[in-house]
Amino acid sequence: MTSTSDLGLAFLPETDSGVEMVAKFFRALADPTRLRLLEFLLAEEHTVSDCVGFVGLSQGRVSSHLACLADCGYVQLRREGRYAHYKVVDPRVADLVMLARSLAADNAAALAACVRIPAASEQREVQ
Amino acid sequence: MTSTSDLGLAFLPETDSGVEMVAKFFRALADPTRLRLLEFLLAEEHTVSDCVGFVGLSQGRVSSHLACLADCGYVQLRREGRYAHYKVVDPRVADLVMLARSLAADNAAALAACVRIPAASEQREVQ
DNA sequence: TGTACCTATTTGCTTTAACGGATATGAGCA
DNA sequence: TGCTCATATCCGTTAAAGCAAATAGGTACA
Repeated sequence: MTSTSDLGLAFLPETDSGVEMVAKFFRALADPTRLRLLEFLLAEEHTVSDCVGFVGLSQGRVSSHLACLADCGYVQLRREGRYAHYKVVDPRVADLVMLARSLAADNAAALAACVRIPAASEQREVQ
Repeated sequence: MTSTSDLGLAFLPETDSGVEMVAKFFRALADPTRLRLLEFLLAEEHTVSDCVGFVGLSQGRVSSHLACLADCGYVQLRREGRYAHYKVVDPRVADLVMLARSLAADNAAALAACVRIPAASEQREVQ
């Protein structure tokens, strides 16, 4: 709801056709860990434990990331006993990732040089 | 470079086909302001001042956002005297945004309910 | 019923990055 | 040359969201 009409800001629709929502949608892929997980699940179905082994982060964090991807509609959850299996079902997801990869690849140089959004690159300092 | 081979973390490629880069690429679209700007520039070319008027944020912030979009390859800059004109040139950008919009729309409900990534929604508190 | 296992959630901490405001750079015009 | 306007960059503050560790919730199997 985020009431903007209270102020003189009515000319800022705040939700011009759902920009906030789409940004949130993109944000799910803006994290290297979630993107790695998503690509892992593009190929085939995996359990949470599989994913933990794959990305090497804490189980709780991975579970949370997977839930986020599921909430956003990127992956689907299938429960089987005490296991939770995740995988990508919508083929458009692969298209989206592929398209982004293609665009990013064509701008690799400038992208790598962009300092305005350090964005989870230099943070992995081993010190 | 982010040397990971120093540790026993060699099994985490850190750059398995550029995940970090693609995540950074997506991060540019993960912000409502930049996404709004990008869609503004999809239609036609605009100066920084135009963009400031459009999004209603400080001039410095908008300039920074535009530079970021340019660095990431989403928009292209054309200088004309003291003016800076930005616009989208690569048609794949529109495809990417369209595809994301389509996917997000089909999951609007779950997406809106996703609390794991508050993601720039409720932040616009008016004081 | 109790125990081991898998997954989800909570808590506290730390880093990232968006913001406004101030300031610097540089083009055009008087 | 000096002034104005358009854009870019710097800085301090604040909120968002990453992480590990601890814990809670359920399922299966003895």
